[in-house]
Amino acid sequence: MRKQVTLKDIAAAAGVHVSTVSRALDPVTATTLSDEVVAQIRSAATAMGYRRNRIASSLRTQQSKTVGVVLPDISNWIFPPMVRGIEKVLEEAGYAAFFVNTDNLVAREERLLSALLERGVDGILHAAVLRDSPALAALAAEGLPVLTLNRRVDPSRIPCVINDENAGIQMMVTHLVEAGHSQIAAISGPQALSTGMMRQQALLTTLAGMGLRQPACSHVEANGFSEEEGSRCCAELFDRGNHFTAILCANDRLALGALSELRARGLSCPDDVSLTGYNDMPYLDWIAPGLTTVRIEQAEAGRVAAELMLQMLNGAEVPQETVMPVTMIRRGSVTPPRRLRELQASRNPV
Amino acid sequence: MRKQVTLKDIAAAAGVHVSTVSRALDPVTATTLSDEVVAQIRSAATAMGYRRNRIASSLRTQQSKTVGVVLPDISNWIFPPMVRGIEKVLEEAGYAAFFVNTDNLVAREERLLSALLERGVDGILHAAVLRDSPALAALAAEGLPVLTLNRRVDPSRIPCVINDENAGIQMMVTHLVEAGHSQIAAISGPQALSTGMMRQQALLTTLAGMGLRQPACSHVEANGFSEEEGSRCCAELFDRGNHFTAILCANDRLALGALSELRARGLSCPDDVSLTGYNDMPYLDWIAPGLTTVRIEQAEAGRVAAELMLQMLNGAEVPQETVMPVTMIRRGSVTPPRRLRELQASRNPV
DNA sequence: CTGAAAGCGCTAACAC
DNA sequence: GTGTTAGCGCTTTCAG
Repeated sequence: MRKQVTLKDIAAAAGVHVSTVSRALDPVTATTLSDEVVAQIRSAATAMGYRRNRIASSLRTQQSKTVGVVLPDISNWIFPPMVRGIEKVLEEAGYAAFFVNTDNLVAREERLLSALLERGVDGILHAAVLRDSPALAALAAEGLPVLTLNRRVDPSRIPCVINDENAGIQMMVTHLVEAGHSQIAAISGPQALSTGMMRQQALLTTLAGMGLRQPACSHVEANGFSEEEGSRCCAELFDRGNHFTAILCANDRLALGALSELRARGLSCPDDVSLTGYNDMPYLDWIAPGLTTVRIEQAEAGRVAAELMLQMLNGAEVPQETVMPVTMIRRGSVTPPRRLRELQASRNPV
Repeated sequence: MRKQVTLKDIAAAAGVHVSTVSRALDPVTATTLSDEVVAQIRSAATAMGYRRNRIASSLRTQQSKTVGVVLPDISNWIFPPMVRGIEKVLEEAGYAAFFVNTDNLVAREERLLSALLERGVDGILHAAVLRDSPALAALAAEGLPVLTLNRRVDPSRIPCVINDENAGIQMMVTHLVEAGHSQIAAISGPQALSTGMMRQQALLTTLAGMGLRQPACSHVEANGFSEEEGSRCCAELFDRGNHFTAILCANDRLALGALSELRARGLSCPDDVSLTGYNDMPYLDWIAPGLTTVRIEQAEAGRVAAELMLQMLNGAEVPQETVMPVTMIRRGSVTPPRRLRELQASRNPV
């Protein structure tokens, strides 16, 4: 910070009291002043290059017009569009945002939350929350506006904006089953995250509803939503020696990891194994064979979450849970299983 | 903000004066106090759940321990790793960062800069700067620590961390020429950005140095670094009817756009046209045929820039220009031109 | 070694 | 309609 023009300077220049200047500069209190004075003060202010000191005003009003946005990792591609959605809405409402990345590390998250609170954020938009987050729940209970995005604290009364995990998984499973797969392996996400948990539950429910069941040995739980974990889990599925014709992956990055493991084993997707993802990261359509996946509305979810946050900041009640719709994106990574294709081919010779 | 424990509360509890508490909580001033008092105050503070109010301290000390980071668009993939690099370094030094996206819009940038300054940022790390940025130059001249990243203001005395554009382009051109290309078209970036400008100049210099020259009609300037512009420019190159066997693109997104235009025209990369990119966005190796490109050290550049910013915040001088090294990434998008391949094939029949 | 007092720039009761 | 006054929570001189 450098020396700035203050209200006092303007007051001196305009020959009025600081409080008058303060009033003149705020559109709502300006109405109580005479129009000439307001006009004169405002022109003096712009002429002198006045810039309001929000730190001082924050101290006085006890609100910073700032929100903290907590992410797991901005370099994970579903977040940049979400961040843009959030930023756009907040900025238009006069709020600025601190963005921090937790890397899903509890200790790091605590430090970052603390840094945000010291800086007096008016609310926290949390997209990196673990299902079990007592610290965040405590803040919310104290009355700080808190809203989770993409994930949720479970159970709690913290409002959340999440995606329709049930519908998404159901689409993928149905698509696989309709293609003729009955032996479907799964790489599920970390169960400490609501997304990992909900998708896994949705898988079991959907399979059961279709009269299928997934043998325990055809299911591996990843320790994180990364390509490396996708590869590792895929390898483990093979090493267990169980037979399957498709792998349902809890997100796109796990699917990409699985894809590279398939290649490493000289297998082809979709010829040997079909694969599905989740999230529809950008550029996925460029990758051969094109990953069949579930599209979530990242930017829109960000906008909705930010709007709900604004309502909370204005003291309004917001719905406990907002579920964003998802859509299915069919690409090349799912075909009928090999035996079925051979059967079809023998019936309809080219 | 909600009611918080203040220094006054701790002072009352510990039976000392607020100023003593303030001193006890700051590691450096604590040395002037007796050890017992410090210990007692500190334990009282943690017991009461004290959290320092940085807004109040900012007002008093005139520094917010906050920096503003200005990006063109976080959803452009070279930025997330850079942001992580920046955040990591700043956070370790006790700084928090406001991140904003300008979309390369001057009006938007002005609003955002203003929002940052009102919030009393101690410095600005700018990765979205136009070559001509008088407003930013003015801030720097006033003494605000300003540093540009990836791009630079031209000419100015604002320190910058940029990539070695000359070396990068030279690598790409040399690679194409060595593969046998002599008719090289180019899609250059916006000349209002230092990256666009420097890469274009490097192209001309390199070609001239190799005794080649680029006909004016084989060069199209994109209005932005996007896939759409890449497609449009590629189409324009064809529509002009000039012959070429390779296109050098000023960044990866332009190259991807060109690639899809090639496909739309029933042409193949690299069989019909070789393509090069710049930046090495993540996941580029997943895309067939694999884009040959220049890797820039995104995260490292972010770290370096943040460290320089910290030095500036401490009042130290920093180098006017820091150039990060680049490396060449060879993938499948460059092969010898068709005629040369056919010639080679006829000499060495399989 | 610790206390007293002033003030960062702003806003909001309360006067007149 | 406008001025007066107090104070947000903290740091930092200056006393003692």
